[in-house]
Order: sequence, then C-alpha cells, then structure tokens
Amino acid sequence: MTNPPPHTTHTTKHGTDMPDQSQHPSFRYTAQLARDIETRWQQYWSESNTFRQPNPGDSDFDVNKPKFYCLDMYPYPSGAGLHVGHPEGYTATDIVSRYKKLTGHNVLHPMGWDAFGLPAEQYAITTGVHPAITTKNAIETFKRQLQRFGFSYDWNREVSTIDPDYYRWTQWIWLKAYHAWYDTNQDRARHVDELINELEAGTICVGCEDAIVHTSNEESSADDVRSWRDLDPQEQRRFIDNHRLAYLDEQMVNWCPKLGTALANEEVIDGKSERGQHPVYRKPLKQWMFRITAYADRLLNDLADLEWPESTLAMQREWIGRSEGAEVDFPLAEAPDDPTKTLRVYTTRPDTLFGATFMVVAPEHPLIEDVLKNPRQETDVDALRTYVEQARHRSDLDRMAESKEKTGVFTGIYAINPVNNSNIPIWTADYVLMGYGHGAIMAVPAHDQRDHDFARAFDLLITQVITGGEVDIRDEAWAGDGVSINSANTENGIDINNLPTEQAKEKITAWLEEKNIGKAKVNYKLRDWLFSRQRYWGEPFPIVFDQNGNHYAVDEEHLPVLLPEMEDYHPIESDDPQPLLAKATDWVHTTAGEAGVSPDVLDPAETVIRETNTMPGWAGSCWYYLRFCDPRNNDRLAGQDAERYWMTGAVDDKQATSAGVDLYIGGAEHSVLHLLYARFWHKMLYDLGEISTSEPFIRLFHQGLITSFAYQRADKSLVPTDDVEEIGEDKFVEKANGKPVTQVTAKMSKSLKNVINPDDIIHDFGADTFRLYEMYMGPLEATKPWNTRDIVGVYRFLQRVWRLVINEETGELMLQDQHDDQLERALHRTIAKVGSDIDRLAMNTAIAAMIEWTNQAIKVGRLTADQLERFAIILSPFAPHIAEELWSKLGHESSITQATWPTVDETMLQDETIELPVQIKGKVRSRINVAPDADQKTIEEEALKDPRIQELIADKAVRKVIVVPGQIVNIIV
RNA sequence: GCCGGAGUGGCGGAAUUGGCAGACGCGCCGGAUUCAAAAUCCGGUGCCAGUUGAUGGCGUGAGGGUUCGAGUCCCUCCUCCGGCACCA
Repeated sequence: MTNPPPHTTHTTKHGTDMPDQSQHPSFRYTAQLARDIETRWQQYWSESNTFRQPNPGDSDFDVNKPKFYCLDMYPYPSGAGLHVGHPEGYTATDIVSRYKKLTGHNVLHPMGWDAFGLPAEQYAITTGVHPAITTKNAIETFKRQLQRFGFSYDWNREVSTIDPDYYRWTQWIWLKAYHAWYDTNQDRARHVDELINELEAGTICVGCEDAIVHTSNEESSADDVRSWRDLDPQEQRRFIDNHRLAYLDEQMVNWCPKLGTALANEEVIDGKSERGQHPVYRKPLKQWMFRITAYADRLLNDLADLEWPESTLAMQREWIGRSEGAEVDFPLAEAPDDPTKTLRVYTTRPDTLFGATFMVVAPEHPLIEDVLKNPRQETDVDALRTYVEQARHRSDLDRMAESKEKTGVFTGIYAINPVNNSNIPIWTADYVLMGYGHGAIMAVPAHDQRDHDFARAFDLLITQVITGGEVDIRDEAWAGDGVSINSANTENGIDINNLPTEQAKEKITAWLEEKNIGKAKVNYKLRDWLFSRQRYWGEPFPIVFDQNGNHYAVDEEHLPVLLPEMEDYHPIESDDPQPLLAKATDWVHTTAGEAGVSPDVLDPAETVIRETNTMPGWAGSCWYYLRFCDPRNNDRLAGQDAERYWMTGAVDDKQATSAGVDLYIGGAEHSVLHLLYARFWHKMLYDLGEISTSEPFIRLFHQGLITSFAYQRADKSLVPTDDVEEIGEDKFVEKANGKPVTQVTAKMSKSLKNVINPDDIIHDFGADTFRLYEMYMGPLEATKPWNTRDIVGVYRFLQRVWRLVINEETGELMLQDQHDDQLERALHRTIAKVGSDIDRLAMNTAIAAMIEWTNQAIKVGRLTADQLERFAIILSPFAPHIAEELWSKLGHESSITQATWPTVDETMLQDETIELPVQIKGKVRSRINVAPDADQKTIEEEALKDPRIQELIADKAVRKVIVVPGQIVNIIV
C-alpha cells in the first residue's frame, strides 16, 4: 500500500481557471476543489491498484470473508460516449460494492465491453474506419469516462468480447453445444458421444422422422423404429446432426436486405429491424440454430427461484408461452380410414370439440401444396393459389398495417369431426400461423373470437357447446369457462355434457387417447434460436464444410478461429442472402488440416470451405459474467475454483452460500433477449459439467429510464435545451427570439435535442455530486426526469459536510472532543438506516438520512473525530472522493475502502424518551413524552393525564383506549 | 384485448409490517452577508378558514367498503407508463 497523496493546494496552481479565486477562502468546496480532490484520488486508486480483488489461490486472498458478486450489464461502447443513463445503474452497483467491501466481503465488481455486433459495424461503415479501430477508440473513451466517476471496478479483470482471448471461449462454448444433444429422459444436455454409445448399445433407437426412441420407455411400436446398425453412414450423420444443440437447418428467416443479414425473431419488432427500423422479409436460408426449445420447461420453472422484477418474470413466461391442451387428428372425409391422411391440430380447448364446425390451415401448410397439385372437386384453384401467393409475399409489416379483418379461401377438402362424425370444411387463412402448433386449427366459432369473426365473414356454422357468460353467441364468442352442452354422441361413446370446463377437458382428452386419435400436449411459443448472421463484425463459427456439404468442427486446441482482416467490410445489400465473410476468399478456402479439424475426422489435405456466417452480438454477452471470475485463464473459460467461488461462495472446505451472481443491475430492455439467452447458455454449460450453478443471476434489478425535458415550438419543431430560458412558472421562451415554447418530458435523444452530457455535469459540480444527484432523483427503478436545476441540492449537501469539519481558510479539520448525546444517537440511527437502505437499493432515502444528520450536526456545531470518521465511512460508497479526502485528513494512511463499516449500538437507536401522538377518534390532539419501553398501562395513564386531552374529553365518557406501544394512542369517546 | 407497474404539495419524491401524510431536496417567500449581483448562510412554506395567534376544517386519481385507525387491505371505475398481441 503506497501512501496517500499529499494535500496539495491545487487551487492556487489552477487559480487562473477561476478569476474570483482571491475573494474566496482557499478551501471552500467548489467544483474546482471537487475536481482536484477527485482526480487526485482517482490517480491514487489507479496507482495503488486499490480495487484489485484477489481470487482463490492468490497469496492475498482472504478465505474467511463471504463473497459478493456485483455485476453491471456491460456497455456497448458506441462512438457517442456515455450518456446519463449509464452511470445510474453503475453508481448503484458501485455503492453496493463499496458497502459490501466495508462490511467484510470479497467483492467481485468487474467491467468490460460488449464490442461485437451490428451497431459497431454500422458506425464503422458510416465513418469509413475499420470497426476494430472505431471500437478501440470507443472503449478508450468509455473507460476514461467511467474512471472519472470513481467507480471501484477491478480493471485487472477488464474483458472485451472482440479480444481473441475472449472469443476463443465463445467459440469453445458454441462447440460444446455443437457436440451436445438433449436427453429428455434425464432432462439434461449430454455429449453426442454418449448418444452414439447408447445407439450402439441399443438403449436408444431411431424413430420416424429421426426421433430419439428410448427402448426402455416402451413407447415404440416395432414397425416404425430402426436400430442404429440399420442406418447407412449418411443417415447416421444426419441423425446425429439433427439432434445437436447447435444445428444447421433451413429456416424461414427474417431477412433484412438493408442490413444484409437475417435477424432473430427477438430482433424484429412490428415487421422492422430493431436496429435501424428497416423492413424485414421472410426467406428460407440454411442457418445455425440453437435448440433452446429443449430448455423451455426448465427456463420457465426455474424462474420461480429468482429474485427478479415481476415484470421481467412475466415477460419471460410470456415469451416461453407454455400452454396446455391436446393434439387431435381429424380424418379427412376423402380417406376416412387412412390413418396417414389426417389433419393434426393443437387446441387448448379440447372440451369444445363438439363445437368445431370448420378447420383452418396456414397458407404454408403442406395440405395446401397437396391441394394445389391435385385440386379437389370444389377447389377454386385460382383463388387458392392467389391467396397463398399473396400471403407468402406479404411481409409482416404489411400484415401489421392491415386490420385484423379475416380473409381466407375454402380448400375443397372436408375433415371429419371425430366426436360427432360430421363433415366440416377445411379453409386456409393467414390468421393461422405455420410456426405454432401444427399450423392448423379446429375452429370453434362459438368459443373463440377469431374463429367467430371468420365464421361471420364467410357465413359458417356456429354451434354453442359451453354455457356461461352473458354474451349472445350470435354476436360474439364466449371464450371463458362454463359447462359443456350439446357435447354427447352415443355412437362414439362420448358424453361430456354438464361437466365444468376443467373436467370436460380431462374426460375428452382421455377419450381421445383411448381412441388413439389424440393426446394431451404442452405447447410453447418459444422457437429455436437463429444464431447465424451474415455480417463481418462478429465471432466466426469454428466449423468447415467438405465438398458434399457435410460440416466438421474445428478442434478445441485450434481455437480461436480468428476473424480475417478485410479491406472491404461493407454489407452486400441484397435480396439474395450472402454472408460478408464470403468476400475473404483466401480465408474461406482452406484445408481440413489448416483449419484445425482433427485428422481423426477428416484427412488434413481435404479441401474445405469455412463457415462464412458469424455469431450475433448476443454471443459474447451470454457468458461474460463467467469470464470475469478468471479473465486471464488460458486453459478454461474460467478456472473451476474461481468460477465455483464467485458463483457459489464455496472454496476449500467452505460451503456454498449462494447460487449465482448476487446482484445484477441493468436496463429493462434486456428482460427477454439477453437474459433468456444467457440463462440458456448457462444451463447448457451446467448440464455439461462446466460450471457450478443452474442459474446465472439470483437477484436482478432494472434501473429506471432517465428522461429529460425537451422544448417544442408552436409548430412542434424542437428547440435544443440550451437555447431555452425559463421566464416564469412553467413559461419558457426561445432565447434567440423570445417566442414561447412548451416543455415536454421525453427520452433523451439526439433528435429531441435534449441530451445531457455527463462530462459537462462532472465539470460543473464534480463526480461525487453527479453520483449523489442520480441516486437522489428518486427510486432506482423509477423513470425520472433529469432536472439540472435540482443538482445544486446535493452539491450544497457536500458543501455543508465540508464546511462542518473543514476550516475554509486553512483547510484544517475543526473538531471537538466531547460529543453531543442526541447527535451521537442520531448517528447510530443514520448508520443503521444507510446500511439497510443500501441493501434494498433505496439510495435516495439513504442520502436523505445523511443530509438530515448533517443538518442536525450543523445545528449542534462540531463533530468529534470519531463521529466524522464514521460518517465519512457511510458517505464513502456514495461520494467516495470527498470521503477519502476527509479520511486522510483524519490521519489515516490507507484508503477508506480498507475501513470497516461502523457498528451500531442497538441501545443507541432510540432517545431516552419518545414522543407519542395521542388521538381522539383518530385525530391527533396532543403528544406525550414517555420512555421508549413504557408499557401499555403507563402510556394510557399518561395520555389520559395530558391536560389538552383532559380538556377535550372532560364531558365525554371514554369508551376505549387503544395503545400501540412505541407508535400511537387512540382514545374512543 | 391481455400481462406487469404507477397515480401523494408548485416540482422530484418520503412514509420498509394498517399507526403522527408530505421526510429530504428543488422552487418560492422573508432575512443575513455584499457597494451590488452571483454564490453561500439562517428562517418559513400542503390547501382553506381564523386580522396575528391559539385553533378548526379539508386533504394521498374517483366512488364505495372493512377497521379504534387506511396513501397502505377489499370491491367498482378512471388515467398514465412499460411489455405482448390473430400463439388456437
């Protein structure tokens, strides 16, 4: 530990910056002094490596302290630099981290850069500079800005997703998924070799459509199951490839010609790209996918154990979209006895089967293709073809623009409703989506509003089969629960009449299963995750293809597969999907040996081509919190001891204390995408034995959006915030011409001209004030408007603290020996409150408590050294620089971060007497002073003795006295 | 439409478990300091009535309810923010 810096009077050195310096005492807490103190301490922290946190195994690691992993969502380093939203969450985690350190924890508080991805590439394209350079510059700016806030990050652990030492492990994790399959019997992922072993041993056979059939489950009927030996090598390869967790598949993708890439469903909003709002079209393309759907149930169920915001839990549940229902096979009327010619549907309401009066299939449904090839008697081929073509070419955007007016065409085919044997027509309509269920529905117009709308539009039969609700079934559907009616058929032996919905569902599902025409089925909205991007600025896949199009993994030892240097990285803007890396021809065409494919799998001399897609921006952020545990490890994604310690607290013979990152703070915009993807990767790595916990983040918190005032002219055009002057209550004018403008609150954005630059605020007030202001604005989770006018409140607070103890002429401490008893008790209360407020992330009330105490202290006069010491410690998480300065003035040679959080004496938490309000019939009429531990009887006597109360109840009979000790007295007359 | 959250002074907000509504800060008003201004400091500040004061009444989006007591719990409704949305 080096000595703290001397207290040089930088005020004189930089006196020229402040012409009126001579008029002021030299040691007044001005913005200038704040800047001085702050930069001096930041330099000290950096030089002394103050925030370094040792790992298990390091000589200075303290095994006796509990661990706390406090994580920020690392930023995307854009060229624009930090905005005021960044430091909001970062200040909160910094307060918690510093507090945890002071309360004796080993604290992991890291920071890094999410630097791959679309925006960096597009920024590079617009500026004409290579993304590697623009990104490096942006990172430097971000880092410099973050350090200016005095955040206590352990910069030794800094990681960047574009660093080959980092993305080597991103590729490694992807390979893990590539080499894994999901065993539904054990409900976990396993290595593909184990699948092959089981296939060879015969415990697993190959079912129809390459399904995995566990022979022990007896679910197989002998005729449609084949054994592994019966497959030829190409079939075997296909079987394995079809079960990898990372697999190649031809998908209808969201193709964005403007961005020149396919996008995940999650990245498409209202038919436009999330980035840039460009139109997106549907197009078939061979893509790498992740089998996230295998984890649907676990991703859903494990939400129960997480301390996450209710809204985020709800959004994840909705995204996974689990629903319970039944699958039903409807025979076709043209081939009633052919079990291969049925129309399979999914329904959540099997109890309404008797009300199914028609069926609808998606325009992309295979049945439509069949009908167009072999039209039936009633098929209007032209109408059908036109409709299907339209639906195919219509982008999602167009669909959104239209109303939900129902359109559709009759196919000419009829199905048989299996419960009552009636012939029902099969229609096609675009309100049925191919991607959900089986792309086909049984329509129950009486009890589903969409089917009702459709039936009304095309004059189809509406049959009521549920009572309940007060709606007229001719006007609208009744979709709620009720009691089944018109739902019996003796011929088929089914009767669910008079059963409430739940029981009706059970009974009819059992009947379907017995007749072998349906079964209970759980469905999810969650789809597999499209993981290929056709861009340059991302991680290359560690994969090559041979001449036949078979794919082979690059061996682990040959990672990373480096992103090739390219001169021309502009996108190939096209309707015909082409990955950008295809331009790097020298890199693309190589040999198996050169690429690093194991000679056991492929002859090293074999010519191969590399995969030219890259991974999406999400890849790096799916696991960065694991890398922070041990960021320089060259043998693993993180050393096992380090990973286990930071994620669970277990080390040596110490037991696990938690199950993941203890606190994760970031924006609510990541409620689904990042947080779902990261949970998925985490569970995969957990299944494969690479990490210790089944969930990554125990406690999650979203900081609220910081909005800002924007100003509009009468014609709605915007005026920059700086060009506006307030001339009276809620009256604002444009400085240039004095014309009135109106104030609106909106998200900060360049286009609204209402962006606040953190650098300016730090220059005008200092980082300590900035940190305090953002924490004091309101609850951390709330959306709050930035108001520069209010900053002075917390600035004055720091000035008062300073002046309370510092002689502004000499810079010397002013203290006294004897403490004031009331103030001492108040200090204990404040210490307790600040601690518990930090624990519940109520930074605003913690600061209010410190202000309150300071105001009280000013009235008292002076502090003792001991009081200042304790106050400096509780202030230090919030305003670390001024706290360090006071701490060193108190004579300490080491940093205040080495201090110990002051202890609270329980007996000091209350004053010797407390004031209790006395109510008469619920209205406060007087107050009495009693001992804090006074019993009910004493309090009641005191209350009734009170002169004011005596006066008011003189002529009335007291019926009852309610005494809540320590709280209140209520007299009922 | 469905899901999640929120409505409290002129403004940001506090009240952690049903117990003094409005902590703390901004702004505003008055005063000190200053030649003056800025900055800073001290005092006041929910609304209405009361000449001042004591004091009284009203008051947490609206209406009703439970309770000795409701910002907090229950019912009905309104508004705003965020998310999802033809998912069968």
